[in-house]
Amino acid sequence: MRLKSNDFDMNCIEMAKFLLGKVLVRQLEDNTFLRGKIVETESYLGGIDKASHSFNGRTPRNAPMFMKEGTAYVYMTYGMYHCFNISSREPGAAVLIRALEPLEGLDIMHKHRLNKVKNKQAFKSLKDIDLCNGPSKLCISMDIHKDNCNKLNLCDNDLLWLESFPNFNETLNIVTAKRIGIDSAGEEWANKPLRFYIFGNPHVSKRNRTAEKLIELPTT
DNA sequence: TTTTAGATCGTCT
DNA sequence: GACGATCTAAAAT
Repeated sequence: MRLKSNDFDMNCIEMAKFLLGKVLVRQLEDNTFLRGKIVETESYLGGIDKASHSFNGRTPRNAPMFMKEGTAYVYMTYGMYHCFNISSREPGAAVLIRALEPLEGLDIMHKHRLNKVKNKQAFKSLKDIDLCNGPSKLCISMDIHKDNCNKLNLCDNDLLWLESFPNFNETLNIVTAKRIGIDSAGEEWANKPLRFYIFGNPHVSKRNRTAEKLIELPTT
């Protein structure tokens, strides 16, 4: 069941947890579908969050973080990768999608990943588990690029949207942790518990078993 | 197994 | 001009 506009009307932290267990769907030009279940997210708050791209106000790049909730914010990082976020209700806030559990179109995902890499021999042995277990890996697998997905509203286009499982109440054990790769933002904001993932799910990008602690259960 | 180095360019100062 | 919300390949342990 495809998520609608008012399903996204919530704040950034609520949304980061809400998105866990939802299915990201990408329809390609040849009408094939790629699907993956969201298993890891991070909140980037508006206004006060030093680690957020919106911390210094609105710019051309971060504009989608200020657009209607449910808008895709896709940006390039390190000159060669992309990250995919979904804006939430508050201006300047968005949820980074960090990992997916691949569900459909795995062969196409493999192809996308293989195309991007130099040493194709080594990648012949790429495992399914490594297709989408990172924010830029999932963008490569799903063909999410600044040029084709940035600023899309996930409720009114046929390239990228979200679905929930109908008649399926999965009990999710959610873990919180500090966000990844933002230490330069300073201790205070680098250490906030704004990363969320499904406890025990093997597709989470990077685990920290010793620090894993359940914070909420259950959720639908 | 863990650590380090390098790739590469749009964005903002 | 400096720097990444990262990933891979190579090197070190």
